[in-house]
Amino acid sequence: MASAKTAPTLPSPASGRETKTGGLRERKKQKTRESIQRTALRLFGKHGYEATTVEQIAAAAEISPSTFFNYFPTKEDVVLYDAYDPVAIRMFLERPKDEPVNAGVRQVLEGLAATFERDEQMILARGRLFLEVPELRARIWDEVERTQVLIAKLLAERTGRRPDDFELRVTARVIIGAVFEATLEWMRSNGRPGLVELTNRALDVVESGARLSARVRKPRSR
Amino acid sequence: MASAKTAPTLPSPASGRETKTGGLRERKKQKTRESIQRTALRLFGKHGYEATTVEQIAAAAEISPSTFFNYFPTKEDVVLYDAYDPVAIRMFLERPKDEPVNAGVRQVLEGLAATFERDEQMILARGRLFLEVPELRARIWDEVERTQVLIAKLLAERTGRRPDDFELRVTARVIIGAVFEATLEWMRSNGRPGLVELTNRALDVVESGARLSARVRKPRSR
DNA sequence: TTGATTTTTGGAGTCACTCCAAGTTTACTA
DNA sequence: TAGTAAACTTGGAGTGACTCCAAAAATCAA
Repeated sequence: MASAKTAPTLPSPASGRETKTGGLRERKKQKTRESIQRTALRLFGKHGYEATTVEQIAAAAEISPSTFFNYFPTKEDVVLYDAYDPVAIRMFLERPKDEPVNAGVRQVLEGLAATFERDEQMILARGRLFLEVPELRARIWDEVERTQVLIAKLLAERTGRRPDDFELRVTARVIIGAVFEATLEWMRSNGRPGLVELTNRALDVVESGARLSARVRKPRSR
Repeated sequence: MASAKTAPTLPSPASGRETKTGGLRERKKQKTRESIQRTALRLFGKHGYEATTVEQIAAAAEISPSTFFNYFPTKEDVVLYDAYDPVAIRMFLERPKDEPVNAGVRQVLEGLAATFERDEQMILARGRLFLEVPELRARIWDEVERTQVLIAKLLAERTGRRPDDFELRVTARVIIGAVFEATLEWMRSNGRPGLVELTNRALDVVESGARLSARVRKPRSR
């Protein structure tokens, strides 16, 4: 997940001088950004999100408050910023054109989970922050919305419908809904049933027309 | 839709003296609240949400800024507050226990649309505000979440599963997803295809397992 | 009327965030 | 290698939402 108003966040190739991806400036900025985020997350973990002021973060990261806002448009964005975001998007767009979208989603999640692994704990911790802090929770909306647009685009490609077709949008919404609920469950249960398994189960529900059968004792632990 | 932290918003029967629903005090409070909301919405419509300060609203409503915050915990809540909310919830909970949840949703929406009618324009206007102002859009999340819990409760009753059953929650999420997308479309297209029709079409998609068929020319206008 | 209970209000303060001008650093060019 | 333009950092002076609190005003019950 990344910010909504990311204007100053990403390298802007539209500037005067050509912005080299590997340029000293860019690398330094990236390092600064990550340093700020690390510092902030550390403080949030220690004192709580609300209790930590931007001023404190800036001080701990050894920059001025002004600079903080140069890197992140809002305090929320420090948490929102996610390096995995572009990775997931790329994976998703690169799926074979003749593969059903649902299947694609399953594959991407699988690939993503593998990539995660190392950072799993950090990701779960961040996730918990999201669920706990109302201010952050609110931001999820726009994130989900963005993912829906992505899925809608793929669906449009594969069905030949227009991306703003109502039935298509509903389909996209239903799919992210399922994926999202899986992610939620994953975070709530602290990563115990793997993200891949949960996503697959969620998509199974969708594909069965959300016709929930009665009286199935919940498999308590496995 | 109503506020998340509605503490001071609803009559609190847990107070010292018994809170009579028809008491002068209560009626007066209700009137004040509605007056504030009307004033605020008028100003938002005229000058925009961001450009309107709480101070201005208070002045126009002839109360002090302090009092504003007595009635609405945040500026956002003035928009969020919705008198129809409890109505919809009651309708939903009073559906026959042997009716499938999806069918119930269709019925409720039908009933609700009839109730709306008179205020349709006002509701659409408020809806547009929601879609336009990021701050408000963010709040939708918690609203949807609440509705999901409601649906999950009904599903649990009807299937005998536990309300925190994963498959059940996914089902609930998928259903509100569809309903929500219908509402969205309704607002975007300014109420033209009726809310009932859109909801029905959305639920059809869900029940068909979100298996979108290819190449259907979108019925442009009808 | 009196006393208890609410409600309203003003004031002082915190914090996120904006705007801007001045100073500093970096990267390219001559 | 010096010079310069662009990019970056910083401080300062706001603005506006929101909190806390104590005093004043309105309401109600007896």
